[in-house]
Amino acid sequence: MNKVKYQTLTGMHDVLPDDQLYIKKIDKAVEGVANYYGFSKIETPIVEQAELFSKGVGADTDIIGKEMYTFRTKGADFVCLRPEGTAGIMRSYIEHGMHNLPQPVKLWYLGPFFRYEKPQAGRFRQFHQFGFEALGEKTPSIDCQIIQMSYDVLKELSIKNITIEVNSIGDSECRPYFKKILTGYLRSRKSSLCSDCQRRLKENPLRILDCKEEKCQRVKAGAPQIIDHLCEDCHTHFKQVLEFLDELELPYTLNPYLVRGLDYYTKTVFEIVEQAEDGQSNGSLIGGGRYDNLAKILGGRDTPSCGSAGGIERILSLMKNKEIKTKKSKDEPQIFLAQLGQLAKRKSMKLFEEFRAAKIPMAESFSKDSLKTQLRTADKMGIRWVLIFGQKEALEDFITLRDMDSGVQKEIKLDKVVQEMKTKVKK
RNA sequence: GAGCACGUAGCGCAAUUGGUUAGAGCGUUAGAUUGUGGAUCUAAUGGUUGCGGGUUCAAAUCCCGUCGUGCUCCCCA
Repeated sequence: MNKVKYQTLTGMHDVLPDDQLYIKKIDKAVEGVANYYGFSKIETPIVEQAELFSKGVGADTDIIGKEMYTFRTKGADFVCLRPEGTAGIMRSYIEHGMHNLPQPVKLWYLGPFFRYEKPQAGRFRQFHQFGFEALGEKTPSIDCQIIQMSYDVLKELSIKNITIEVNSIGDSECRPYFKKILTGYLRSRKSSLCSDCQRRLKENPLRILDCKEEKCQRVKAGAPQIIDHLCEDCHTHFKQVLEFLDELELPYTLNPYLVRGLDYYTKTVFEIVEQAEDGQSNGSLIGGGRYDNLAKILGGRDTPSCGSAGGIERILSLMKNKEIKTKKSKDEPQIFLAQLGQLAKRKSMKLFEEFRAAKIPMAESFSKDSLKTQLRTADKMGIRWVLIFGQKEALEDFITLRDMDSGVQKEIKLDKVVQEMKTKVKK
């Protein structure tokens, strides 16, 4: 055996057949919820202009310099592998003049995304997200619908102990004002902050609110909270969102420290987190919120929008940990076709195709010659009905059906076999 | 970008703490008289101990480097 020369790159991984059952289940849940709420699927390219993503981010984070997969093409375009879904969808909305459609335009997506990060729990360099986006609508009911849908997906997947954390981060009117108040407060207590937070004070003061350092926790307990400083518009918006959430009886908590780093985010932000048994949060599974400023940043007309995105790998690993069952699909064969001898093998391959035409799933092991092995294989697959097609059967145009549960066998005329098996499988 | 831990057959593990030829189990493949599964039994398959260097009479074991993995910090769209 040769040594394995090639392996997946850091942070990349193969999704092996066993995991596909989970993936499929998640995909189905997302698609089902999206369809019900009238969201249409959209696919945008994996490669986009780097600027599409960097423009709204602002300069003071690691995002642009370190965490995007950027490269120059042969034609000297500066491009990147998409790090998230929203910007591409907004680009598409603007590019295709979707403001001419009835608003909001409701879209959903699912696919791979790329961030050049050091892998750790629930963080990979290539990962998958799904998301819902409602573009061109500013009323709070849509915020709530997005939250409801996100919650529904997890519920559909039987994930327990989830709570929704919500907050409002204001808009371009009130947030700068709040930032000033907060920074003022924090600056007066600078010496009580950890060294990271002292740096954040300059670069991204809102982030101090979710610092885990104990000394910072104490400082932030007395800090001004944004919900007390929202402008009237943001305040009533948020109030209405909460009223909707109450009405829908969604399990939410207010988290005044929940923030978003980037400027285009406005008003509602939320994260759905799984509570571990010790009450600790296990990181967020789905996050989202309003991004009323993004369209303008990208050069489009004013398009208030709201959306959410969920991490498939995180949800998948949670489902595995909780041993959430995945159902065998209905296409799983219940019949196995075993063959013996050259003549029978040739005829079997033809018969197999007849079953396919009749849309009856069937398993086989044409590469094996021993009947014993084929029966063993059928058994391992948990298949009940085995059709045995040997020399004798091939010459006399019949087939032997074995019931693996009882061991009872009977002969069926070859031209009746598809019909007869159809009724067996139906039960 | 910083730190901690780990790396032995396909998989999950063992190797009396530096001592001979690195072991079972599961899996896979085949067989137990020629056309009948599950149980059992038998055999085969499978590793230059991630890679490279060093120390030593002797290295899976100690040291350095490197790659990879897990986790924490940074960052988090």
